[in-house]
Amino acid sequence: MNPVDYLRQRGYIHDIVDEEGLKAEFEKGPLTYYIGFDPTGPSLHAGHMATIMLLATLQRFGHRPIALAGGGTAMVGDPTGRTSAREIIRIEDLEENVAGITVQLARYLDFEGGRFDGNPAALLLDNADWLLKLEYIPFLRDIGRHFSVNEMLATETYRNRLEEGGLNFVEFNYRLVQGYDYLHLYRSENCRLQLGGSDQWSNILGGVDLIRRADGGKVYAIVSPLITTQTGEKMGKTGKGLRVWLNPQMFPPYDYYQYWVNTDDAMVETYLKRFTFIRNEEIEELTSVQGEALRGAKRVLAFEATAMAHGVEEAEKAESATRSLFSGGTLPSAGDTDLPTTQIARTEVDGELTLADAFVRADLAKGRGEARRLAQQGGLSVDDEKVSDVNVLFGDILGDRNAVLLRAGKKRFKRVAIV
RNA sequence: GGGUAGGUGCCUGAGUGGUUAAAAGGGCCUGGCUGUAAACCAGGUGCGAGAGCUACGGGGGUUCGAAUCCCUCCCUGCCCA
Repeated sequence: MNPVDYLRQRGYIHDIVDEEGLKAEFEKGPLTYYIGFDPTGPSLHAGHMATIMLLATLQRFGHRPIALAGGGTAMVGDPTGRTSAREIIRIEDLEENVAGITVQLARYLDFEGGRFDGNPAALLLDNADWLLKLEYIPFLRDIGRHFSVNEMLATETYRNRLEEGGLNFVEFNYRLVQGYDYLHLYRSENCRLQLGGSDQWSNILGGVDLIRRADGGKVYAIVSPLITTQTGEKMGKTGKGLRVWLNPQMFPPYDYYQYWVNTDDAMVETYLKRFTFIRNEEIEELTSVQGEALRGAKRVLAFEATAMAHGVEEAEKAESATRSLFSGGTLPSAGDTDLPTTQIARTEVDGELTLADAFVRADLAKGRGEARRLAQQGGLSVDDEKVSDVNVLFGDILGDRNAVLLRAGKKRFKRVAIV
């Protein structure tokens, strides 16, 4: 199957430059393609999964991915979809971020080569390596002259920024710099395809045009539909606005599983297609049901997504913890060590530690005030027993137990173990 | 460089000397209904057990009392150059 057809079936294609031409290129043999990553965070997050899947998918078809960390472009700042300028990020932070992201990408991409039947090895590059060396006047002369200010001002991104807010010159240059990346990769790696989210369409076309104008080269581009939640948010954040990080230290695998299992009904099929490698027929079968039965499909989605990000073992743990916590019948057991756990020292329990403190320590309340409020609203329980007063000593509640299950609201749990 | 309008809580945005921990909406949280979904309904939403403390760009001042008045610095939009 031609990769383009597969991507279409899976709903990855929103816009494409010369579909037939690209199909023909894929037939000829390994094609080098790239996607840029914005390394402004310390870890990749669920919002990045869309692009990661694109990279991973095409590599499984035997093509050669370049994951491009935007260490240089991050210093310029992409104005796309923003109404105000980005904060300037420190160079040291950027370097650290790039290093962390590299490790994560290795889970999805094969940097050695050959894992999928003779595929080429993936490449990770950082555009800071060439962008920082650019000289201003030669850049203006060789690259700048290919960009029309009129055209740029007409694009949605810049128009928006001109209308509401402001645009400084650094950001105005973002398109040139990103276009230059593509040109650089075209020249140095014979990279012929760039992918990204649909919000990047005009930026990516800037690169395609630049390559044609500067070198007379013919290159391609695909952007995939931006996935937004039911409420119009971009993916990759929890309701609270917390990032769904891929780093297990920053966002536990159990919570990662929960993030996916809580997918909106309407999005389950889209997610299965875009975020797993499950076969089409199987997806069809999973999503052919209505109502509550759809939860089965969500569990598959959550399992696959978690297994990909954190390994099968972690996915299994998350799944079994979920089962014991949500599947009514059996009472979740505080003895189940697979549950996310907070440890509290015996000596503290013997001291003045209150129940409110325990909830705070377990990260289930921001402060004692919040714990009290939650209790008043009937949202707190200890081993499935509602608590109304949190100003009592934790030790008294505990009795002779050395582990309890604290619960805040219906969905948030923490096992607390006394050590 | 000149002129002008601004900078308020997670966000939008009221408020121009005390009754303002700061209207309203959104978001978020809890409860209800459910299917750990969506929609809907109710309550909550700075910290603190409390006295109280901290908050309206930064700093300084006037006043019994300031987000509100004055000075100064920083930042942003718009117009002119």
